[in-house]
Amino acid sequence: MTNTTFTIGEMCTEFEVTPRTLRFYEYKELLAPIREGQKRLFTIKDKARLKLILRGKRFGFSLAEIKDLLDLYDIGDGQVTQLTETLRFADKHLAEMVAQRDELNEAIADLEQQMRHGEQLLADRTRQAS
Amino acid sequence: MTNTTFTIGEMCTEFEVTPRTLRFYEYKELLAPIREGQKRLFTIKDKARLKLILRGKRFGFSLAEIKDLLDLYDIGDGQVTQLTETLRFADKHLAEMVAQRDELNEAIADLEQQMRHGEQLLADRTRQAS
DNA sequence: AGTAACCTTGACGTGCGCGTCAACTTTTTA
DNA sequence: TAAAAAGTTGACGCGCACGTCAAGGTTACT
Repeated sequence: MTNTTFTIGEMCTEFEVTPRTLRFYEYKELLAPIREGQKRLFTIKDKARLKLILRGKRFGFSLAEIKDLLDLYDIGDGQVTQLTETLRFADKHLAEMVAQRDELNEAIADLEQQMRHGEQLLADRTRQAS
Repeated sequence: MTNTTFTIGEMCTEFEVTPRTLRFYEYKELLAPIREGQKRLFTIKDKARLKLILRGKRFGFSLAEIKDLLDLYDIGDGQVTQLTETLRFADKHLAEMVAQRDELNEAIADLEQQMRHGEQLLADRTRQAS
């Protein structure tokens, strides 16, 4: 039978985080692993959530923001009103991400241009030094 | 004659930061405003640098990383070896930014899909409630 | 000349995101 | 069965990026 739960150590090696980090995320209510006695058992859902957490971090979001966002991927059991509210929030967040991507594209273009300028300078100097 | 230098207050209102922040950036050597007696005078170059700093922050870079990056936009006075090294660093950083953009695009696609799912659920429930 | 507005340098405080012990229980391996 | 490995809960520590006073100096009006 295929492994359906994972220990904290397995999670740590897979995602390259420390146990402290996972316990901290649980304390902050971003993760909620099952308890078997004292031990934490992480499911495939926890993996998905952790993946989203780490991704959010790379984008510069705070854990508090990420906590809110995680609900967006857990739709299905709320009331209609709740669901509508969630979708509204998701849409707002989506707009932010699109804006960030656009700004990132600008930054990339800027840096590329700057590099072309640098390369030109380098070419000039190399020619002059010959 | 058009204003060529700016006070700390002018900078703060324009970029929506506090004086403390600007002094902190100077202490960390990300900015280097001119001194007229005790007072700081910021030039148009400082504005450009600050713009880059704030942009870097939005992308989740640390001030230390940003400090290194700022040099990329100040090319022109180094040795050939220095310039080559700078370009190498710029290229590495450019790759990171491209990677981040690609991942951001993935995240956007994921969230959009999730939202479509949510909207489908909402439609079903609304239909059922009628 | 007075007083408000704006500037300065310390220096301590704060929230976030964990790191790093200590002390202990449980599980696995030799 | 003894020892090593892996897990647990505190609790204090730390680096980052500033916030927030305090105490005082300059400049700008009135």
